[in-house]
Amino acid sequence: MMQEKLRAHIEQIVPLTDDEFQFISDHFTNKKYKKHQFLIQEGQPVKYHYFILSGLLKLVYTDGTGKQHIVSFAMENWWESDFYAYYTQTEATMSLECLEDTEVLCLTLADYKKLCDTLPKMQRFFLEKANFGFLGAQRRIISWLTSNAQARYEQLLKQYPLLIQRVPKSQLAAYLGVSRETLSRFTS
Amino acid sequence: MMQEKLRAHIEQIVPLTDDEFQFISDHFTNKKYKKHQFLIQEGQPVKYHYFILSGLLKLVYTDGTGKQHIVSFAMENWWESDFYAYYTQTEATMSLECLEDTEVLCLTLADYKKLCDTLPKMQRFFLEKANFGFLGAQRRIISWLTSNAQARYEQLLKQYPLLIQRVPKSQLAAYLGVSRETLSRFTS
DNA sequence: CTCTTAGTGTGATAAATGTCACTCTAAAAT
DNA sequence: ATTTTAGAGTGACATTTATCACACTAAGAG
Repeated sequence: MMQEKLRAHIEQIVPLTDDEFQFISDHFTNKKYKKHQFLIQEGQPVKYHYFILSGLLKLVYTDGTGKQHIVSFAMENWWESDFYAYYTQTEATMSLECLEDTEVLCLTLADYKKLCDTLPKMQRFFLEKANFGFLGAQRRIISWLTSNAQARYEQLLKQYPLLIQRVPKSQLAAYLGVSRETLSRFTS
Repeated sequence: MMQEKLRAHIEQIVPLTDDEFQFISDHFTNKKYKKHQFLIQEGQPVKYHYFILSGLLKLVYTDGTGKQHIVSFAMENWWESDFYAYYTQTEATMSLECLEDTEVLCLTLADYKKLCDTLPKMQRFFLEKANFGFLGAQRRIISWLTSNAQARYEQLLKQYPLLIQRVPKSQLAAYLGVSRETLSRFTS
């Protein structure tokens, strides 16, 4: 059963009884997408926070000149969304697109709140996720403050060696904030 | 009473009874620091998460060459710490230093956990803080991906006009990841 | 098989930013 | 009153990175 992946994921942080997990999993819906499909499109409402069962996504911000910047990648056992638009129920400013065929579990904001209010364990789980999400973002900011493009690339290779093999270098460049030509000239 | 500032801050997110607030405030201790003093020093354990009653702090990461990078500023009604070191009870990799005389309320990790476990309202409060903390960091990443140094400076001026007046430009440069000379040449 | 497309590499040049050296001003210290 | 120090501005030059143009390869579509 696909939902077991979610259970194992949550139980890395808080233990659950069978009843509790049944209650939790009743709030998720399952969806499948093909490579190049969009889960979220800029300008549209953001219905779900996504837990990724398999596959690979990119969260993209498109600037005024049409250039695409990758805010984050997301793969198995990661959560992803345009979280600001989701949390405030406003229109998406980013898009979420498949780099591979992807299967997800979907959670609406109403159900997110319901889970938090009903099960303190789930609120604890989401607090832990939010704290580590913040720390990951802070780590990326520090990488930017302290390192040039090549060093940031090397740090990325070291931190996510598996991810790198699944993502075209041009996309890594859009994540690192460097042109694909410059990235291509790094010997590493 | 100084603690009233904390109460008003928490009640922006969750309402509290007098008893609840009394219980909460019993877990904080009050401290005062002078300009140039350190609340956290690199290599030392991180005892507290700080709620700032008044004053101004900078969170600084010092790289291998001794160059100082400002990870964040923090002023009244903000929370600050070397959160990774605090949360994992490891040694600080950053330092937290006063840019002005500063008064804070201090919360140990044990008490943070106790508050979360005892009062779901407080867990809810910290979840909200963590989510918005993450979104703030993500916003800064997007600013970096999409904008050059001058545009990032202008965005900072627009987003935190009050902060800018209290911080020397050389420190803003260290926050923006640009040399003070380059920042000085921007006409804005 | 041929054609198209995505991904990549690379040279030439332009633009942005860093570094070093020096100056100036105003506030703080003595 | 003077000396010191922090903060800021600027010129000259070096370095990093972006941009544009083009070539090459491999995988997928017809």
